[in-house]
Amino acid sequence: MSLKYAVLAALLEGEASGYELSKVFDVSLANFWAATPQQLYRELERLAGEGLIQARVVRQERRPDKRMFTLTAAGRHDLDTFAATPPRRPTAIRDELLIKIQAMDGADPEDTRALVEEREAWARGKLARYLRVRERLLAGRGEEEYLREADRVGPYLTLLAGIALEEENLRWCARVREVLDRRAARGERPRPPAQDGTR
Amino acid sequence: MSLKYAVLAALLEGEASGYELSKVFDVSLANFWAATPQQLYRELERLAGEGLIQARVVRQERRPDKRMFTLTAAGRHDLDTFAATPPRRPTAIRDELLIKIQAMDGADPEDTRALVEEREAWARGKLARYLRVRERLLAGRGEEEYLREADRVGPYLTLLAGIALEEENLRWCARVREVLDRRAARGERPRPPAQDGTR
DNA sequence: CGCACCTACTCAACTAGTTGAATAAGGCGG
DNA sequence: CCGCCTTATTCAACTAGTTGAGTAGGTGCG
Repeated sequence: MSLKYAVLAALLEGEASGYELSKVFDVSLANFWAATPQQLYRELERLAGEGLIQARVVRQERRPDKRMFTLTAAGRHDLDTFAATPPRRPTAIRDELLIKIQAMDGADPEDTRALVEEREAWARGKLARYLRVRERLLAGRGEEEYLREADRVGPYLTLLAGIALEEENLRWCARVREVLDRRAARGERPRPPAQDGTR
Repeated sequence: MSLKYAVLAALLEGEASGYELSKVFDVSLANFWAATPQQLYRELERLAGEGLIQARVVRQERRPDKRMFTLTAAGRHDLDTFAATPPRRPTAIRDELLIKIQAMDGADPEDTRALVEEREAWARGKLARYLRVRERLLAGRGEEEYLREADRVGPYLTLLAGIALEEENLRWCARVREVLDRRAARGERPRPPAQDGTR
């Protein structure tokens, strides 16, 4: 049900093809609503059927044809109504890593550490991408200036949420590594190392 | 697939009924893996079939009977293996509010503000619950002491992630309200208020 | 020159998640 | 004492999300 509005909201940025949307849902939108390409193509079909978006086929020379989609007035109106009403379901997070951390005390700490480092690298990458998107949005203006004057601030505010999330993620990963280190130091020498030269 | 391990991980805390798990999944686990009671009952059935958990019926006097579930050795082993292998799918977040914020520029700012305040109240409630759970876990010990000495630190680390998430959420909500205020102040007087006393 | 990757989709089959209601007994408030 | 809440679960029907393969031409790399 909400994928529908995620798609409509994505089309606020302008005309896009299914393929382009699948890229957008991979970078910025994935931040708060994940969707696979299949889901998007299906949803676009549905929305076009409902008259909330309009399709036009663009013939291309050395590429397959593509269908570009635009919001209709009906679609924009539906989206505006959606934007003004309270969410009917709470935020859902599905994070496998946290299940693994919850159960980590039965696993090899070295394995756990590797998982955390992987997540850390991933978060760093995402954060870097978000920061680049932000620079592009600001286009040299200061944040306060932008927030006062820009036509649309929604996308910037969701971007801030994404940035904060990934920064928090990195801090948390660092903390977990610290704990892992400290416990490794404790556990790896059941007897303290010899101080008297006998070995 | 991962609900399976979320359930097994929840059973690390000890024997529980489906009903009890549905409560747990509402408070702490919901933080990183949401599940409805229906999903849990179905999953418990499946896991019992696979021999990863064991059921025992507890007859009760003034309540319906319940089935209490415990991890089997096979279940614990399966979970340990899971905990040591990298996640196969990335974290997915589904947050309707962020779609609404993304599209907020077409809606009444007063409506948007109400949504943000609702989220803020919810985050405050969740944070308070997390902090109480944390006090119970620490049981008077300091954090460092706990992290060095406790048998299991996984649940504490996921709790920290939840706490950080909700704190971040609150900061973000405050920021959004600020922006809303500033733009309302700008937009609500297309002409500046009279300074000359004529009114 | 062959292989992998990119654009741009579609189809089919499957698995996971959601919703609503039903059952059944006791407790609690007005 | 009526109706709603809580405990504790099951059933059935539905919607949403995932996976894998297929099509088809083009680009880039060694």
